[in-house]
Amino acid sequence: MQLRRGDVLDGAMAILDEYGLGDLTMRKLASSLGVQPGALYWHFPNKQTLLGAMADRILDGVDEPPTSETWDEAIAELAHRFRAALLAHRDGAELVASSYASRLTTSRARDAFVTTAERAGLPRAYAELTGYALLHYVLGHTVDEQSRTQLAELGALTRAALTPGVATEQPAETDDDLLDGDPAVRFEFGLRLLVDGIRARLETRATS
Amino acid sequence: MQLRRGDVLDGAMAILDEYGLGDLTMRKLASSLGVQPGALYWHFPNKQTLLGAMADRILDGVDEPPTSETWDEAIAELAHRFRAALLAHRDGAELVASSYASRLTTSRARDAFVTTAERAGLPRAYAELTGYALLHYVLGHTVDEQSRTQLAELGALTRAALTPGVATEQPAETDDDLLDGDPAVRFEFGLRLLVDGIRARLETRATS
DNA sequence: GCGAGAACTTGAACATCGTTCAATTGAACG
DNA sequence: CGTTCAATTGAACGATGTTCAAGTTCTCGC
Repeated sequence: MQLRRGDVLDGAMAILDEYGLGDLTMRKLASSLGVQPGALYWHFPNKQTLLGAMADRILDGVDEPPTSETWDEAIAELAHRFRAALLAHRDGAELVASSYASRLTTSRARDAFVTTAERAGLPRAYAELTGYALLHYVLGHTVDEQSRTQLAELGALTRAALTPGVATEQPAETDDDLLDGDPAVRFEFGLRLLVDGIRARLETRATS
Repeated sequence: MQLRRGDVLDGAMAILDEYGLGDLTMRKLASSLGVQPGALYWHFPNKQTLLGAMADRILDGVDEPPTSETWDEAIAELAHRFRAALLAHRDGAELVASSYASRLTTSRARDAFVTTAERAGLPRAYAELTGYALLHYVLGHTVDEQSRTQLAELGALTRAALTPGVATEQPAETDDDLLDGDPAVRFEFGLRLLVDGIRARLETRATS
């Protein structure tokens, strides 16, 4: 029973979800697949390539055309889809950000933004710039959001370990609120800022 | 002649600028300081802490109050200052982003944005959200920008190595323009998008 | 069904990394 | 001069990504 490239990818995603990016090791991956580490290098030339394939899988489908009617809702839909894809896997945002530069999938995701912005009425050049801005914001926000929630979970765990016997109660908005408020609210606000900025761009263009 | 904490930091910054984050190794740092690797651990408990101190140094001064008169110029000033600080050192953006979550300096930088947004007329809660959005955009953009330029330099170098004898000429906007256009223009566009979004927020608030 | 070639795996090693720690040096001070 | 404490040494430990000749296992045409 031999391994296929897809099996390696599946195993890698499983380790990512369960133990996180820091514990995703070629050796751990190999042993979880019941195989020697060297075997992995037949399917992937190196770890970086494997991480890139994982990033592509995480982002699979985010660039499909939005279903919303209006352009602003369409942009919001794309942005939410992108964020949701990153949050769907542990360390997903960090993983995508790390192998972002040379990736094809992210540029397809940006293209989805660009065509939507063009459909809104922006000239091609502006639409491209808008695509970059949206992608940069979503990625920047989500990397931060995910690292914060994981840091908070870690803190909650160690705090629970230090004071055992106390049920995990909801602090009801007290404690160290490093993250002030719902991350989803933060995300939404910044997104609307950008959308409103695009709207302003459209209007100045229309009146000039 | 013994080492001081500051000397270690200086040496680390020198290696960062000359060889990049990937080659910043405790061993290389030690040997560049004429010292054994273990000696570094008297000054810094671990590498992560050292990287954090480096990030703080890179961001030193970015949170000083802006000198611009109007609020929109003040925000742009802060954003440009932030980006310039990240670009001033090789892999500066990546380094700051990696040790971003638990850092104090970045939150002070965000505060600078927040107070400026408040001064523009936004209520405190909105100003905070605006601060996050601006920071996320600037960081997301600059990490991308820096990794692209370095990827391009690498490509140019290997291309020059493959076709020697040809002087390093300016391709005058041809070749593989993965980065379409000036990164500074891209940055400026997204920034104005956000500023216009803030302005829209101010107006709806004023008319309601 | 069988033999050959391709696809895949093993097992062991290499170089490098961050980190630890008892032993040792260096300098400052009474 | 001797003591005290800051600083460094030297050597090791465990872990990582990666390589590669030698094996094994599959596939497919004859």
